[in-house]
Amino acid sequence: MLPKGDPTLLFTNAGMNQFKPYFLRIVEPPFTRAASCQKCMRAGGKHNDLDNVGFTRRHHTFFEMLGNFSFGDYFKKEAITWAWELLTEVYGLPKDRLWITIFREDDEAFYIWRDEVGMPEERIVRMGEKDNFWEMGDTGPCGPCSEIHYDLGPELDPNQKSVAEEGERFLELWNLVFTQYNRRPDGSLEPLPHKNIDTGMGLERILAVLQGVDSNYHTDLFMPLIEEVERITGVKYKPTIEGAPHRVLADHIRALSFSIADGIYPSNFGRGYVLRRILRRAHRFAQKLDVHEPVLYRLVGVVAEIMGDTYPEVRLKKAEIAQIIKSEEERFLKTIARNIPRLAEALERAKESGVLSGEDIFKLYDTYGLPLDLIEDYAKDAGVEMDMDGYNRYMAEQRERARKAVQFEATPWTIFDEDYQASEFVGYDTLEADAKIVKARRRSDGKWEIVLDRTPFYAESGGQIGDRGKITGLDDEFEFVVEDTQRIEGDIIHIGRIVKGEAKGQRVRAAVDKEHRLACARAHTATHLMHAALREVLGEHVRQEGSLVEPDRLRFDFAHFQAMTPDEIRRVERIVNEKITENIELTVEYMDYHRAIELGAIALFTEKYGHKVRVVSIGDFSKELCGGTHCKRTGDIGFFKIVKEEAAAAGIRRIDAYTGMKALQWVWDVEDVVRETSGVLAVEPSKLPLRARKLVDELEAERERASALLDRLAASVAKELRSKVEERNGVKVLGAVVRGMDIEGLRRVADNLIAGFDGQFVLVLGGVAKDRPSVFVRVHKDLTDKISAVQLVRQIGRMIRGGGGGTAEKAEGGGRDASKLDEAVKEAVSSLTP
RNA sequence: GGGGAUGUAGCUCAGUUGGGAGAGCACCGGCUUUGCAAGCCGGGGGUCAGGGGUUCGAGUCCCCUCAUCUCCA
Repeated sequence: MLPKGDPTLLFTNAGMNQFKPYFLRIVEPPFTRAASCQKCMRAGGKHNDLDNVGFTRRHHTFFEMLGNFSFGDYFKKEAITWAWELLTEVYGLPKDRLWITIFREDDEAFYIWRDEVGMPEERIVRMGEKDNFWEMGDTGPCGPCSEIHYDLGPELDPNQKSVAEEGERFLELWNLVFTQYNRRPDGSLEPLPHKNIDTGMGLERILAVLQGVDSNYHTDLFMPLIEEVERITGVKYKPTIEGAPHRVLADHIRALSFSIADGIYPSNFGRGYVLRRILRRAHRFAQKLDVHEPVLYRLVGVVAEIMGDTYPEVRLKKAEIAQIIKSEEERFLKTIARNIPRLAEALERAKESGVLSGEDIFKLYDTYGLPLDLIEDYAKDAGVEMDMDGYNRYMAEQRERARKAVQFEATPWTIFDEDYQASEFVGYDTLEADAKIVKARRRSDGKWEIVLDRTPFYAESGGQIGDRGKITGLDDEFEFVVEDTQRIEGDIIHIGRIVKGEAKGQRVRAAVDKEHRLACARAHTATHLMHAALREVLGEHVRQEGSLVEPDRLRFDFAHFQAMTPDEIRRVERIVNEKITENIELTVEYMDYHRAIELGAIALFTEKYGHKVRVVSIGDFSKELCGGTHCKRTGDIGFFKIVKEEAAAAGIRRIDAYTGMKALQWVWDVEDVVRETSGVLAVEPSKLPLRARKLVDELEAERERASALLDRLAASVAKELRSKVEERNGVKVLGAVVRGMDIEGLRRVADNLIAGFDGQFVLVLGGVAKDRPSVFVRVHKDLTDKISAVQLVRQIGRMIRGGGGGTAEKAEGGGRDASKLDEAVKEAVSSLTP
C-alpha cells in the first residue's frame, strides 16, 4: 500500500499505481501483460471517501482492485471481449443486465461492443470527457475508457431509466481504460506508439453482485467482522442507517490492519496521520455503540482469518497490529478524558449566550483534539447551540496558513528538449558527466529545479539523501549550485541556486560534491553492515522499518520487541568494526528478482521495478537489494559508532550511528567532557562516578547543616535585635541592618521576631551578602492602611540602586549599592509615623 | 513542513501585577487495632524540561532548544 517513487501519493489508490513507470515508459516493462489484485486505500488527498464510509453501500477506505494491464501488447478488442467473457461466461452474470458506457468519440469501442460482443445499441451509451476520458495528469498518457455497469433492477430507483442518468440503479463494475494518446504540453493529443490497457474492477463490488447481496458490507468479506462487532458490543446489526457504526468498524479495522502490516503506523503527520484519523473515527463509532474502552484491536483476529490466506502478513503480524491499535485507542481515550473538563468549562461559559463560540469549538478541536461530533453531543446535552460558521472561519485560516507554508509554487517547466523522456542516472561509477539541460523552472522560494538528460547526481531514495554539487556551463557562462537532488517519476531534479547566467538548454558539466557523496556512502555501507549484525545479535526477526542515510550519519528503525541492552549494542558495534577492519570488497550485481531472493538477499520492498534488481553484497556477510551508492571496500568507512538507541514506536527501535571522522569526533567530545570533569573534580577519570556520588551526598548534608545553622543564626540575631525595638504609639518599630545575611536569612529573622510580638509592628530589615544589599519589610496587617511595606521597600530600593515589591503586609527588594543601605534603612524608619 | 497547547515530588495536578515551591494519592516511621481495612501524628522525596535574556529578585515575563499532546497540509 506504500507507493514508491511518487511523493504526491499518500497511499496506493488504484491498481495501476505500481505500473505507472511502464505506462510512462520510464522503465522498460519486464513483461507486456499483467493481471493483479491490488491493496488500495482512499482516505485522504484527492479521493477522500472517509466521511461517506459506513453510510453508503459501496464506499470503503481499504479495498482491493482487480485489474488487467497491457503495455504495448493487446489492445481494445481483446480488453473488451475478454472482460465480457469473464463476466458473462466465467462469472455467469446475465447478459441483459449489463450496460456499457463509452467515450463519445470512440467509435472503435462502439463497433467492438456492438459487432464483436453483440451488445444491443440501446445499451451502449456515449458519455463526455468527464466520465469516460481518463487522464493521469496535465500531460502524459491518456485515453478514452469504457465502463461496464450492472443493472440492479428498477425497484432500486424507479425513475432511473439509463446509466446516463444519476441514481442508485446502475452499479459501475469495471472500467476499461484505453491509453492510446500522449497529451503534449500545448494540449494537443498525439497517438502513442505503444498503446496500453489499464482496467480496474473493485473486488468488493463484483463480490456483492456474485453473492446476490445489496451492499458490499453484506458479503462474506465483511459479515464476519460485523458479527464480531455484534458479539463484542452486544448491539444487533441492522442493514439500515442504524447499522452504520458496525459497517464503519468493519471497514476501518481492515484499513488499519493492512496499513500497519505494511509498516505504516499511526502518528501526527503524513500517512500516519491519515491512519490516526481513521482509528479515531472508528473509535467514535464504537462509542456510539456504548463502548468506552479499547475494542478495535479485538477485531484484528477476524481480519487475519478472512484475509490471512491471501495476505499472510496480516496473520503473521496479528499480535503486533493488535498491540499498536490498542495502545493508540488508549491514547485517544486519554486525550479525550483529559480535555473534557475544558469542554465543560466552555459550555458553562456558553450557557449565558446559549451559543458555543466558533473560537471555543476550534480551540477544543485544534489544540485539544476533541472530535467535533463529541463536542456536538455535549453541547446538545447542555442545551447550547454550536457556532459552526465561526468555527469554519478559524478552520479556513488554519488551512490557509498550512498551505502557504508548505507549497512553493513553481512556474511551469520551460522545456528545452521536446524529445526528452526520462533522466539517465550515470552516477554509480562516475561523479562527473557532460550533459544537457532539458528543462528548468523557478520556485517561489527563489530556488531553481533543473533536469538533465543524464546525470551523476544521486536522487534521494531508500533513505539516502540526494547528492550536492555543481553544474557549470561548458561555455563558462552558467553556474548552478546543487543543494539537493530528488526523483519525481522519470525526472532526476537538481534543486539549488543559480549563481551565474541562466538555464537555457545549454550543454553543461555536472559534478557531484565528492566528500558529500563519500560520506553518504560510508553511512550507507555501514547501514548494511549494521543490519546484518543486528540480525546476528538479536535474531532473524529484525526487519528494517525505515532508514535515513546522511553524510557520516545514519538512522535505522527496525522491528524488535524490547530495548537493546548495552551489551547487545557493543556486540553490534564490535561486529561492524571487525568487518570494517577486514576491508571487504563490495560487489554489485544485477540479477533476476527471484534469483536474488533465492540467494538470500534481503528485500525491503516487494515492488519489482524492472526485471533486473540491483544486489549489493559485502562478502558473504550481507546481501541486500539496494539502489544506493556505496563504498568500494568496508575499510573506507573508517570507524563506526552507535550513539543512541531508543524507541521509535511500539515494537520499533531506532538506532543513530556515526561513521568516519564524525564518529571519531563524537568519541573526542565524550573524552573532552570526561577530561574536563575530572579536571574540575581533581580525580582520575575512572574514579569519577564514586567522586560524584560522594559530592552529591556531601552537598546534601551541607545543605541541611546550612539550613540548620541559618535557623540558629536567625534566632540569635532576632534575640539581639529585640533590644533595639522601639515603641511608637503602641506599635513596635524596628529598623536594622545585618551583615552577612541574605534575603532568606532576613525572612527567618523576621519570622523569629514576629513570633515574639503580640501587638502591632513594623519591621524593616536590611542585609548584605556577597556585596549585594537586600531588604525585607513586614507590616502588621492592621497597619497597612497607614503604612505600606511595598512603599517602604521601594523607597529604600531607590537609594541602593535597585527596587522591590510585594504586598502592603510583606515586601522584599534588593539593589547594587550596599554602601547606602544603613542610611536608607535609617531614613525609612525615622520617617514612619504609625 | 506550518499553527496551537502542555512540561512543577514516584503518580494526578494547584501555584493570583514577578516576591517564602504546594495539595491529594503513593512511600517510610510512630501511635491506635487480635488481624485487616481505616484513622491520627511525623518524615523522606524537586536541576519547577534544558539553555539564554530582562529584573534587586523568575516556576511566573521574553527568546532559543528538546520532549509530549493536538490540528492542518
